[in-house]
Amino acid sequence: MSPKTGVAAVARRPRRASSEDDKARRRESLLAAAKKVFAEKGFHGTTMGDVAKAGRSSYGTVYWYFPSKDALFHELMDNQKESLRRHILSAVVDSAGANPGLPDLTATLEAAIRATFEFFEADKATVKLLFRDSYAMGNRFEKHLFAIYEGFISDLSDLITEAQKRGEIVEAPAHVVAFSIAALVGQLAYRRLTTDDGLDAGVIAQFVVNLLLDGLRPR
Amino acid sequence: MSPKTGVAAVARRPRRASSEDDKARRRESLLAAAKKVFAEKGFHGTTMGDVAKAGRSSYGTVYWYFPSKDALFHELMDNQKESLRRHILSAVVDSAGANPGLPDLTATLEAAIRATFEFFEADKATVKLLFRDSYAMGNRFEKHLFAIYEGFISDLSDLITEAQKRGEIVEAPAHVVAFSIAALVGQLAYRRLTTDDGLDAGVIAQFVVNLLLDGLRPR
Amino acid sequence: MSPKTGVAAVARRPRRASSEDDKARRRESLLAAAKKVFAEKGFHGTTMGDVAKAGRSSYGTVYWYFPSKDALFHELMDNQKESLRRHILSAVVDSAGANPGLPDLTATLEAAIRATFEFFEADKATVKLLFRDSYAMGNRFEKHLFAIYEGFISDLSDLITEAQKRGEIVEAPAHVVAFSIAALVGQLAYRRLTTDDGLDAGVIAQFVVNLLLDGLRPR
Amino acid sequence: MSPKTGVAAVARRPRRASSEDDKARRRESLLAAAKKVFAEKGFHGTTMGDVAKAGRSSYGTVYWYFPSKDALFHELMDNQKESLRRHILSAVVDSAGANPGLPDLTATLEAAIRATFEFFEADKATVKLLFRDSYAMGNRFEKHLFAIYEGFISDLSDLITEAQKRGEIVEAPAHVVAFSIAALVGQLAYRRLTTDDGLDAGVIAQFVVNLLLDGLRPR
DNA sequence: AATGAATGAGGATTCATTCAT
DNA sequence: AATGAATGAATCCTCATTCAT
Repeated sequence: MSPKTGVAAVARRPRRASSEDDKARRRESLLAAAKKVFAEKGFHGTTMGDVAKAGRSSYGTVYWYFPSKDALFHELMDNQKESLRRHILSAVVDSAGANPGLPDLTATLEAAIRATFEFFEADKATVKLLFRDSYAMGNRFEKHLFAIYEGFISDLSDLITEAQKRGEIVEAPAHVVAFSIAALVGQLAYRRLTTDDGLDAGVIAQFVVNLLLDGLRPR
Repeated sequence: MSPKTGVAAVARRPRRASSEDDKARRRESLLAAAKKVFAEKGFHGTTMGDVAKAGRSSYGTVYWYFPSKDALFHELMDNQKESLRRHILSAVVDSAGANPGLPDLTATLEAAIRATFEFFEADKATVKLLFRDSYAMGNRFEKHLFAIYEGFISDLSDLITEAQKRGEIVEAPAHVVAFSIAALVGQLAYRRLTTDDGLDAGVIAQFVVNLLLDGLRPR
Repeated sequence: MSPKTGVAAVARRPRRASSEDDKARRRESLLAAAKKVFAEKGFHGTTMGDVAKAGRSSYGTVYWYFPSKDALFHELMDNQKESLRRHILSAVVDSAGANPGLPDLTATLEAAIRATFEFFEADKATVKLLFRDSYAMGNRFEKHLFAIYEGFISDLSDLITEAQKRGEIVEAPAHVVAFSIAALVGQLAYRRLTTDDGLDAGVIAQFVVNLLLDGLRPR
Repeated sequence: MSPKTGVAAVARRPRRASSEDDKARRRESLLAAAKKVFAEKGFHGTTMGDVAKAGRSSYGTVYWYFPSKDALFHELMDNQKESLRRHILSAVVDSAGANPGLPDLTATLEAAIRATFEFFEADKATVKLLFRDSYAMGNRFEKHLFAIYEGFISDLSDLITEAQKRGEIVEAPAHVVAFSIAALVGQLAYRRLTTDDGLDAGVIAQFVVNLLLDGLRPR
């Protein structure tokens, strides 16, 4: 199947490039397949055979691209986290672009929350992976998982600190504030995947923003 | 089977009772052992052999008391949930007893949150089990897990509705409010188990209460 | 529970007798229970726990009366074989009594076959045990099973030899003839347990007698 | 997957074929090994480890080719039945070829019976499997076993009906006749495996034919 | 690069039997 | 006599991983 004879060899260089593309494509496709089956059946419920089949390849091929099941999962988690982060950041930037001048805390928060909801809604598989299976990994992943979360919290922490400097947010350890926000939004968004309470994402987002900014006490 | 009345019964009852006690004790001890190893190595990382060893029994004995690994875990989860629930309720009741008159929302919330933190702190194994391994169980447990959570939320929901009637809490779907509170507190408390940020539980509890009641915006 | 004190002891002797009856009764009841469950679920599909439960006793009690599962099954088989043998013999004797004078081969055969059918029909459990589970026992029972069968064949063989002396049956090794008859009748009767072909037992019995005596060729 | 035509195909076909042959060969060899150990120790007395060892493979490999112990046994049974059927059919056809003109009932029967005896003699393992272990499987296999038997009986039934039309066999429900023949021959042939009565297969076959055609009554 | 056959350690569960009470 | 808790060897099956082709 691979071209080896005669004339074809001459054309190899350009081919090479495309073959590397092929390789990358194959890798992506395996990754996507893995994401799908992991999300469906959970990490422990998924066999490498499932991954191979979903990726229309064979055992060996999966191992050609990924050294182990753990590593495959690792990479998947990293991807998903990065993806979510980018999605949120871009939403925040857009919101800032729409409102020139000083960044508006309310608007920023709302944009971020909305983006999170969107992301969860758009790719339930992703989210289940990130939220459910990360825990499912057992101690062996704890450190890695922790790092991922901290990355998120750290992003957010910086924003919080900024806002605190501008006096828009109460004084409190920034990372606790950050974690609180992330936890609240994350859990609410996750909940929406398993429970349909008939509420519009926008309404919930609004509620969260209000809760975070002004609390539950009526004014 | 029913102890005959009269003198003989006097001698027999304690015998029976102690033997049944023995059985119950053994069961408890296995349960405790299981909790320990599950918490240590996670559900999937634990073998029934581990459980047996930790409970100083043999394979077969574990199966004499519990029909399967799943069932054992199930029961553990239910126990832990009940335990936490009781702990929180009793704290809330105590707080109400200390402040006669109308129940004070702030005090109640703070008491509940503090109780949660305490409970988590006092029995880290419990919490890891409840928070980490429940997810780890895969789809097979989803329904059961969901029921447990809903039980909690439902408790809380009633309180919320009451408070809303008294005008102490903003109008919003009670179960969303309830879930938000539970999620926030739960995640914060869980985080304390893996991350030591050097903050006192009381300080955090205070922060959460403030956040929940008045939000993050300074006033 | 066992009488031990004072007056009761005096009355022991007579009690003993009835207690031995009790014992025998209990044994019988366990045997009957075992027969039932073995027949239902097969030897390998039945646990000693099943036997105990069916006999309304406990593990230990079954072992008090029978040394092992194998032994229990052994005894059951012997019983059933004896039972069938007696049933057939008595039917043959009855038939002979009804027709005084020389024993009539046709009548005898028909009586025996009819008796076999009856027996099978009346106690399907028995038969399944004898026919199905005997095989199921594996090599370990081969010798015993063989002995049981031979007992049967040997009975029949004697009859055959007699009949041959009287010139009522062709010359052929008596035990082959005997085995042929036993096999044919046994298989046909067994088949009736699993397949309802809507045929009356009498009709089949008649058919078998005809086949055995005059063959399938029309005359 | 389909081999391209042309020169390349010439080189490729054998490669493929031999690899597929290898696979088939391995499968066959495992099947043969399984047949051997099952026949030796019975279904329940055989572990998958035994099968693996006999097939010079490892646990896992057995499961690569067969999904379960049950399935393996199933297949074995089917094979053996097919094999016996073919053997008998070919014998019958040969016999018909040797005697041109109308098929002779006597000759056909004798050929079939002889073939059965031969087959049993030639592959005792096969037969033990088919006759002993089929029963040993318990209820779970009843339906399948029944189907196998019915297949046989049905074949035979057609022949019987034909013979009846030609007036060569008495009027009686064909499937009862068929079953009777099959049972008689089967049991006799099986008996020869466990009991050596010093009789020649030919003699027995002759006896059975006579019995079936003309009965036991001397003429 | 890709395939898929092979491996074998590991795991949950069962069950005949024993034994202290 | 009876109970039923305890034992642990045995068994089927799974699955991550390796490796010859």
